Amino acid sequence: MISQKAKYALRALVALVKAPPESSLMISEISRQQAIPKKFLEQILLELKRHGIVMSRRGRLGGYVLLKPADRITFGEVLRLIDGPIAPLPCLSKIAYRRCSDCSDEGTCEIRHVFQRVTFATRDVLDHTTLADAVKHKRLPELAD
Amino acid sequence: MISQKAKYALRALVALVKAPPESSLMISEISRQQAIPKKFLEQILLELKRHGIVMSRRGRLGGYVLLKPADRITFGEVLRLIDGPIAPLPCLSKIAYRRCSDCSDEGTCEIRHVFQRVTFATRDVLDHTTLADAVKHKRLPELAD
DNA sequence: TATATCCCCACTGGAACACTCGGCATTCGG
DNA sequence: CCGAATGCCGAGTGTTCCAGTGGGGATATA
Repeated sequence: MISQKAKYALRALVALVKAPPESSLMISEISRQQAIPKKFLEQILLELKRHGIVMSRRGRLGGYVLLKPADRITFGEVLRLIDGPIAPLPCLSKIAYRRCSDCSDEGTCEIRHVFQRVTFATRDVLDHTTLADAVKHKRLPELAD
Repeated sequence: MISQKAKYALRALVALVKAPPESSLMISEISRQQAIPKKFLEQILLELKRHGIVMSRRGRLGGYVLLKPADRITFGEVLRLIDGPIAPLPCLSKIAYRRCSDCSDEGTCEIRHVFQRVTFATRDVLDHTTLADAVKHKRLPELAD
């Protein structure tokens, strides 16, 4: 399960993508529109700003805009900076690798091997799906169910 | 990230699969062999027993054995009963569906749509990989990286 | 009967989650 | 230049979850 915070972050970003081009949205606007607690959203957007995904203007008529184009922001990127590693095991994480303390040899660890396949499959979706893809309802050829 | 508990459960089960056929392993044996805290392992195995995955014998020379054949126990099954739903959003879970309180329409939710693809990809691996597969080091044709 | 094993319940310390509060800094309209 | 509206920032809080630990009871074997 992804965190509520990550869900809020993605919804806020989707709202920004859908906004008329070059116009900005205020925290309170996004908060109302998406039913996200205002103060919580505030710190989420701040975090996205620190990571260079959005920018803001203060004061009257302030608000937020995307800093990077929507087709350059992936779900994986957002998820990693809000929730941390995507990999289901620390020994499979790109951004926060840590060997399992109790695992003697990663090469022969049966569990790791299985979850490695999970990780690849997950990354394949999250690192190649952008906000632009999401709002375009672009359906990639689905894998067999 | 899967929980430590789930990791322990899978390691314990792998140990049982690898044990000489029809022979049982004691908690203390698995605990030592796999470096799992004994009392914690105790309640994990108990949980696996309640769900019909292993069975036990008490008293001197007691221990645990697999109840179902190794090729009928999937990673998904074990993970769900220890960690709960696999899906990254409650509105995508098979075993614990709950609609997102703030989402007006699931059909048009951009976030849900993306994570649905993640869910399918994940389930595809976890629900079709068994303990037998894991110990056999059976390499299925890998998806492109 | 003594001992080794599994069974069961309760508890706990720490971390993470999902917020909330209060106040400061900046910008714009008038 | 003032005041109101906005974003910025640090701290705090209640709840839940995680990862165990402890103490005893039931059961089977030597």
